Amino acid sequence: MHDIRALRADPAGFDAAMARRGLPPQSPALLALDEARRAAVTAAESAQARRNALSREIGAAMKRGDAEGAARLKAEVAALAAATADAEDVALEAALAALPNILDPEVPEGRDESANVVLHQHGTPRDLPGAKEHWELGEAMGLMDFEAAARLSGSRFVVLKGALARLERALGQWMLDLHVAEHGYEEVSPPVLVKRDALFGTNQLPKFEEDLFRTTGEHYLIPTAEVPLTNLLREQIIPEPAQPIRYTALTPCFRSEAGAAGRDTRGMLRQHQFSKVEMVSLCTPEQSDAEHERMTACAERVLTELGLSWRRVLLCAGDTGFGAARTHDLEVWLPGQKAWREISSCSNTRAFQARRMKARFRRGKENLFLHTLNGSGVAVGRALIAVMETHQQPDGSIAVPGVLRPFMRGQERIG
RNA sequence: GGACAGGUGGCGGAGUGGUCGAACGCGCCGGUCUCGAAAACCGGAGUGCCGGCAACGGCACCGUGGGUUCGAAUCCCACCCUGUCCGCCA
Repeated sequence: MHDIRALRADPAGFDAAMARRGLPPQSPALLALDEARRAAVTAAESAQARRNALSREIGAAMKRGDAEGAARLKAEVAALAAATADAEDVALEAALAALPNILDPEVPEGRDESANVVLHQHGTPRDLPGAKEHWELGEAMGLMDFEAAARLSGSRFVVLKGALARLERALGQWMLDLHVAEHGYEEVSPPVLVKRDALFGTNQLPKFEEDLFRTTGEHYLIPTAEVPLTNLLREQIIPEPAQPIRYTALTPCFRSEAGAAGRDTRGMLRQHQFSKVEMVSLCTPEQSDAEHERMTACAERVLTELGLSWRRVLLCAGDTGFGAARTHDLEVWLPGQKAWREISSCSNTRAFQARRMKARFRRGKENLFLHTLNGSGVAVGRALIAVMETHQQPDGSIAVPGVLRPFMRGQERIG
């Protein structure tokens, strides 16, 4: 959500920012809506002021028993036309809420992922001769069952069993512990069903409704814990935080994958349900850039400690999500698939979401919008894939990374 | 799910149609007093929007949304939420 005052102050700058998103100039239409709205507000308020004044006079007249005067005043009020600015308010709000965030100056130009920039890399993309993909390994062990899942739930679901089920659990537990014990995040166990307002706050709604699962009632299943965690401070005014407020949660995530027909249909790379450890920070504008770097580093540490090869990618203008000013994707190398695949995405949305959800902090006499950041720390399902493919042995078994063994009762090998 | 009770400012709690944005108490901020503090006393203090360079003026907000009325925190309707009891249940 954009600040109409900022737009008023610099329409050309705003249009330039939207041009980077591939959009035509927006300010003429927005300024016209704003002008219409303000004119309507001014008219409605002065009419109301007149009405209020007359009503007070009626009260005074009746108090002194002047029924005639009161009647005359009532007639005067009745002649006033009703006026509101509701329609104009809604129109401007909707127009402002439909536009993507302004990009950070460092975000490279470009239409799609081919213009993304690799910032740095850890490890090498190993070419393991005869390496198998995760689903081959999992099915061979009898611990990863897509057919059973299809019978239960349809496509894009998986059933994990035995040591693989435990490995998934170990990954989630270990990541969560790491962020809580060593990265300063507060653990949260949030609802996974939320209302529309929360989804508007983190900008899944109204634009991306088709990506969500909806209940028969008024709830939606969260597509990421970013939604409940970020909305924890919605409609709040907190004292200025000295340090960023950091939340983390391990939750299932639900995505309809409506636009992904035919993509990644094999294996568990793209599922309707997956679990993910999410990190969310809320902080002052001055803190947010450093916090973005720090958050990304927290996710990178997860990958490094799992012994994975990864790289950090700065998304280009065309690939950066609607709500983000700047996004770092982390990609892991999958030796079986022989490809880099996204496993984490860390975004600074600056005040874009905070303005939508009215999350503020007090500085002196002013109430300012917080900055909000979110990042996967990391996607558990994809981490499972990466661990399987990276640590697969010639005999088809998988070596359990050392950091996970305490969560596996010491088990060193699966399969 | 059923029956009652209730949702008012940071908190507690008045207010049942006419200067009520809201008494009072607590807490909070500033000041006086004090070597300093406490106490006492004085003063201040909600959010958003519109107009204005500003001073300041105006509009809205008493769970949410409608309605009645010249006028609603107060009356009516619907919904949401909380508490208590009953039922059911991990």
